[in-house]
Amino acid sequence: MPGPLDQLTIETQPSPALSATVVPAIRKMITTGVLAQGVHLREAELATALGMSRGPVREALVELEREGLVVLRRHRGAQVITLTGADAEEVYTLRRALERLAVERACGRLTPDHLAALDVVLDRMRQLAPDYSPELAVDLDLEFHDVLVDAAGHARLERSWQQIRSQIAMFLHDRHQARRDFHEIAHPEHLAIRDIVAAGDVGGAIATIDNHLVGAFDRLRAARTEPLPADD
Amino acid sequence: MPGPLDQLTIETQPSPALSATVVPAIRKMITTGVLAQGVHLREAELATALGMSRGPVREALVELEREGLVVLRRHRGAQVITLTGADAEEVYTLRRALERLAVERACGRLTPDHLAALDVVLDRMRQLAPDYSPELAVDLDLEFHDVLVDAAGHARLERSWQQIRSQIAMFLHDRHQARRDFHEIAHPEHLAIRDIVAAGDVGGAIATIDNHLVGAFDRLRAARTEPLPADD
DNA sequence: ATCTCGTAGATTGTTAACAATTGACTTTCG
DNA sequence: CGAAAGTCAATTGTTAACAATCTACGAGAT
Repeated sequence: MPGPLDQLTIETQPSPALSATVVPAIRKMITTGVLAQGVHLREAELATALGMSRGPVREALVELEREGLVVLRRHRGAQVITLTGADAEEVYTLRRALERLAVERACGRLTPDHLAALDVVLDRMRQLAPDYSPELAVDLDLEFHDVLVDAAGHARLERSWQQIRSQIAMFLHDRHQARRDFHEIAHPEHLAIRDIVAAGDVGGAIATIDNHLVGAFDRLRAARTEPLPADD
Repeated sequence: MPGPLDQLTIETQPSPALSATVVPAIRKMITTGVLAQGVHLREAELATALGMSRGPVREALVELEREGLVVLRRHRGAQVITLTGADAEEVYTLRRALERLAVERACGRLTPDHLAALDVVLDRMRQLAPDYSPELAVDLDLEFHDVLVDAAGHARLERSWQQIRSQIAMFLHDRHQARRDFHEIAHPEHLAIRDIVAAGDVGGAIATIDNHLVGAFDRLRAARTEPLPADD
């Protein structure tokens, strides 16, 4: 039963997060381009910079490899991934397969909380200033799809989604830096997805998300400049 | 250019595999039931048993968690996963989404080598003795689908497949131990998949793999006995 | 001058010891 | 006798040193 001490999470941090605290930090640096593609990451260097030992850094790099942000080669260390057009094609075909499943399930399981979360994101999209930062646009875009995946109630789908999510962030970052047409395209399309999922129309929802993702990939390809092969 | 020394891989082992050599070992013990569901795995115990330190064992457990074979809880160590009917539903809905994409792409990319590999597996299925071991049946079944995934030429799809492959093995193990109807059902269905993929009929291939997986899930559910909650 | 081979430096893979946290047992009080 | 708090052993998280491996640079031969 609820008591007066329920809000005392100040002192007892739920779990003094293991050194996977560094994963979000490095991830952000990669997805926002602070760490350029192809850059070589040295364990010792990162460890001293983050004020910890090589052990946790090592585990963090394994996690980042799982997300496809770095490649690990034996005795050669970690390197920030260099994404090509072929990679974009892979990510978006897999993304289509996963999100089709997501909305299919979300149609029958969407709770009021999920719907409210979608509306909050949509509202923040609507209020976005014309000269929005790419980072914010990427965050909002992904947050919307996060809610859809969460609404599917499918732990393994969620994990597969996490596996390409960061790479999608990298592509979107490039795309929104090249063209600021979030209001004209992304917002109305996301709104349409919300409406048809909320209506529970499974077939329509799948078709809508499919169309959204195909279009997203096309715009991506149009905005994309192939990165030069990194020398380090 | 090709030379006479190309086959000298005897001495120069491509890469003295890191201690992820233990991952297959532990994986096999879990999928075949040697390590029962719910069993608690202690790092130090495994390390001494395998003749190495805790470091590599720790990394191996992270990898096994990625495959969904164990659950890792902070300060509580690793535990062999306990698969329920809900888990089977998750695995098979995700599997459908992934394999639909796999055959869709495989239809246009199937090389003679892939086709030959499929035929080898199918032939071994055909020659399977009536009292085959569940382990062998599971291996053949998965190997067939491995080829399909490989033929798709999609690295990220491959990774997502690896993520549920071992769990599928656990389900199949139970199923083939309960009923030995590989010849009546699995072999002809796999043969049908091979034929329609080889014919390049995308729509038909998707429908066939879909039907195969829905049926597989139904048979799984019929054969499955819910495991009792493990006390350790 | 170019190619090959050997050496050196740097970097990762592995090990073993130390610190922090958890869960269970014992003890104590109502 | 039951419940709550304190203590302790077991286990994981982290650190730092050691060993194995790879890349790069430079000397020597062709």
